[in-house]
Amino acid sequence: MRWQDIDQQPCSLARTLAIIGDNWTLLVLRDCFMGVRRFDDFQQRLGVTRHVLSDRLRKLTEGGVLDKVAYQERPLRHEYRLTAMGKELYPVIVHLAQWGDKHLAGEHGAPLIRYHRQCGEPLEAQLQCSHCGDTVKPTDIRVEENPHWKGKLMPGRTG
Amino acid sequence: MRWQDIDQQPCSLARTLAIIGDNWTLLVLRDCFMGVRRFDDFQQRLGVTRHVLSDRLRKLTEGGVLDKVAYQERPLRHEYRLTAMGKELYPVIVHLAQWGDKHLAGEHGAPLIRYHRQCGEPLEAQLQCSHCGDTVKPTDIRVEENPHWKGKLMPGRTG
DNA sequence: ATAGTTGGTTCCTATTTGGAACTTATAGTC
DNA sequence: GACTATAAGTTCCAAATAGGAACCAACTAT
Repeated sequence: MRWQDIDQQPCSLARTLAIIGDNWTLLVLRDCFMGVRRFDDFQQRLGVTRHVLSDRLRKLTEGGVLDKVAYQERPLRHEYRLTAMGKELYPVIVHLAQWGDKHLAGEHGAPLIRYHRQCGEPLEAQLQCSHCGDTVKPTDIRVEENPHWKGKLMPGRTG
Repeated sequence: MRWQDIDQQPCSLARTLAIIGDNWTLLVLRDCFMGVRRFDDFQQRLGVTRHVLSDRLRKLTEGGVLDKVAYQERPLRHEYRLTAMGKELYPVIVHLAQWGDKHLAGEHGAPLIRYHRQCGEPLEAQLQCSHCGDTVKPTDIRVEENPHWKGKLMPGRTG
């Protein structure tokens, strides 16, 4: 199977990765969440080649994560802004960065520190169930198949 | 800059993606969290070519996400298990899948449904601050640079 | 003796990436 | 009027990576 066909799979993770799972794409999103909006700014900050950047921005736009809007005419110029759907990816970015902070930081510590405004402490994010408000650990989650794909998604043993 | 050199950047997200940000790697992790441990099982479930799978499992192992352990001798056979460090990536998987469930599900709905055992409801995960226990929204987070990289990490405008 | 299992490696072709130069449309400066 | 700069790409080519299939090693089972 080709990587570009993974959006055909009955898997929400695979479909998500079809939009944001390519090399460089999550770094593009990182910069989006830091306020970067313009092509050349992305290119200089990331060091990615221009035509790869062009491709990734196009995929993100087609996937509904970014919105390409004109910020001037004569000459026509566009910038890329996170959509509401795109902003919902923030928890993914936070958890990825937090994992790196914890396990991969060098001698100088984490490059960026995120603080929770309300309590003032450095943020240590964890999962919370929006129904009951409890903290969720991996073992607290029970996975069930949608009957439509019965038996095709999960191996015999789960864990 | 080459993709394989992004772990050189002073960015926790970039360093994390150097380990798990390649095409296919997050799908390998998805299967790890579903209990898959063996080479041929990964290969059949993912449809990825064997030498790409071999490469990704090696990178995950070198990165400390998976542990390659012998489960029999004569003939010697290995399997891949999540390390404690690897298990901490679960929130990333949950949020990615949840985003796909919400925005990319087809007519039959989400393929897998995750339930929170404690309350019995389908899980809707959100960010929680482990210090104060409050729910965290993107705008609740204030980002500061580590002084060591002052001025090199963030653009003038943040948001 | 033959076939099957498991965890890969090798080979070749096709696609994607990295790097640099080029393009289009316009504004500003000499 | 001729240059230079800016922004957002596109084009070109060489190098690296992916896809697909076959092959291999070290056993076990029939």
